[in-house]
Amino acid sequence: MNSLQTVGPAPDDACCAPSGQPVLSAEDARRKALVFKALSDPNRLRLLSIVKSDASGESCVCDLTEPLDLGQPTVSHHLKILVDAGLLHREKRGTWAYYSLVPGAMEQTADLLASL
Amino acid sequence: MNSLQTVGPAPDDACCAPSGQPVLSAEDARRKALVFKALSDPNRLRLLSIVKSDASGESCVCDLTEPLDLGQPTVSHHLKILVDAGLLHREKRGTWAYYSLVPGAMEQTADLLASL
DNA sequence: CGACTATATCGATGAATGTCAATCTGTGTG
DNA sequence: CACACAGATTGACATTCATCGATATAGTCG
Repeated sequence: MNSLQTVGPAPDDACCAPSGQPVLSAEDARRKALVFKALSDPNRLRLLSIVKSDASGESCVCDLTEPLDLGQPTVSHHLKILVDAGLLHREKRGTWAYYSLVPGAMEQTADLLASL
Repeated sequence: MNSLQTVGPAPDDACCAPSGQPVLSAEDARRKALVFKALSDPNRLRLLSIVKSDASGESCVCDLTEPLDLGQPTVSHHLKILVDAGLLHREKRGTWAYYSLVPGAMEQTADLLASL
């Protein structure tokens, strides 16, 4: 049920200990690194860019496979990583799966840098 | 002499083509991914955190090895990656090497997300 | 000058990752 | 119901990466 959602909810301690700790704890570091790891692949950055720039705000896998010149399973794999990182939202309608940016996810990720 | 500086200068085309392209070009994606790749390791995030939180604004390798529980060569390796990404500045004084945050690098990295 | 210290570099190794081909699942259509 | 199609999953493979031990380099002190 619950995905990892490393960007979104931030279970219990992320809202109250932004700069109190002398340094980033190993646990916080591990969690934040997961988000940046999702962003550390050129093709995943391009996927986000395509989804973001789409007029309708969402894209199906078939629209994403061609411009990246990657196989369908590879694109599906990258999309899963972005969804698990809390950056993309997946909605299946009929035969197609539509992906859209999670509102605020980019801003929250940017805030991660400031709260190091 | 010239390091990669993926965050800082942005050679020639990064200042003029932020959102003109329909999607992120493969070259831009590759360059931006390098910065996020530098941030995708928990230990490197902790290194940045320690350097940032230090009162003097800079830390030597000997101060960074202990809290991370990593070997000295490993810490040196991570620091090199952060320097190459344009996030840290290295200054050698005597026997010691002092690392400090590159001013504005974090903000510029955060802007990378907005300009996807 | 020789010993010591701090840091960087090199080589090796095990783990993680990106990619693809093949297959499976579910949805619509004849 | 059989077929076609979109997308996800699996397994394999090559590459990259994080880590360590050993070594090299360079600055300091006796």
